[in-house]
Amino acid sequence: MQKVIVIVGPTGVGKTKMGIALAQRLHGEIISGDSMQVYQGMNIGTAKVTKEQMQGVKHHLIDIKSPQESYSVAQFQEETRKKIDEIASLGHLPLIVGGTGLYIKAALYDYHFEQEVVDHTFFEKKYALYTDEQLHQYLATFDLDSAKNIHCHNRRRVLRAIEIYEKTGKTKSEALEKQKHELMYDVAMIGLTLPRDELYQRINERVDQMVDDGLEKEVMYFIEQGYDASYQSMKAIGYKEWFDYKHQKQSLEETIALIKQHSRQYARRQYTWFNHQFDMKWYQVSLTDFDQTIDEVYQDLKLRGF
RNA sequence: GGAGAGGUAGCGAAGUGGCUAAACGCGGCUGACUGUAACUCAGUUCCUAACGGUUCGGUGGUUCGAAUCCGCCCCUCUCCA
Repeated sequence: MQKVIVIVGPTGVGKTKMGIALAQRLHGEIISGDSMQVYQGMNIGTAKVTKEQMQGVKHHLIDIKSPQESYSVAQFQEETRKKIDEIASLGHLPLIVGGTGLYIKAALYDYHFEQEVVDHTFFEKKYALYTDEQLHQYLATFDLDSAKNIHCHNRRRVLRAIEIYEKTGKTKSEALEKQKHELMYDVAMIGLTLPRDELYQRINERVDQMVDDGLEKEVMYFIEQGYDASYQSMKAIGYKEWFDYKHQKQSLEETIALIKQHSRQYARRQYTWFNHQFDMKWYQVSLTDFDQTIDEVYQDLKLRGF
């Protein structure tokens, strides 16, 4: 099986830095496992790697989409697998680095997505008059398992399950049953972590840094171009918070505080996902001596034959 | 100095005699997650493992019973001087 290194962790732990350091030592190339860094022009707010930071290490799946476009797990899965093959065929080692758990899991495991055009808005409109409970009951009539697994208030997921059935004729739970939940690669799953309070402090500082670096200007460009909060890209933390500021519903301080808060909450959710969805090894990051953390991870990888 | 308004859980805010350990929102914590995932959703949140204990600015009353009624005191805000 193809070897793949995967580096995950909450925002702000140092995944990017670790990825580059490992890629340099292992002759690797990096595939970004991030749902927002795919968007062109969204640089500061997504903490996208800069050319200088890359230090010559090749990066993939960054800046591949216009912020007008949508993006999905299925696309990520397809592109990532293709990239893994490409990188491997060059004799290089693929490293997936990012924080979007679902995307990374879908690429690594035997998830299967049908060739279909998804249109969420169509189904939202079609069932707009249904209450959450009615929708959920409707789902239960043909896919009881999914109905049991999805909370009735989680309208988005309920609608998607209905969409799957109405488009493919098969239920969501049937599709899931076909999978074996097996890894498709020889994966080294590396998790970077920090004590909660230290991580939160880093996140807060990083947001301040983003603002100093011109985050407001970056976002205002999009808003002035006519982007509104409904774009998938504009739902990113660090972007969505500026719409209320622009419309004078909140102050600059409030806006910045919100970005910090949302980032912290996101980090929390990331932990939940990684802890429960992946079988991974966590590495405590040393803030004073990151090189030591790099060495620790590197040595482990060596022992595992990477 | 005078006239009002108000002080409720981490914060905001309902409640105006028993059904109230106190609605709701936010935040915090925990969790779910297979085509929007930086999304969406759930649980929990005075102390206690529990029995139970202690709360609604403070204090003293009224009452079988008070966050809710009365007296005094402290503090905050608005207006007038």
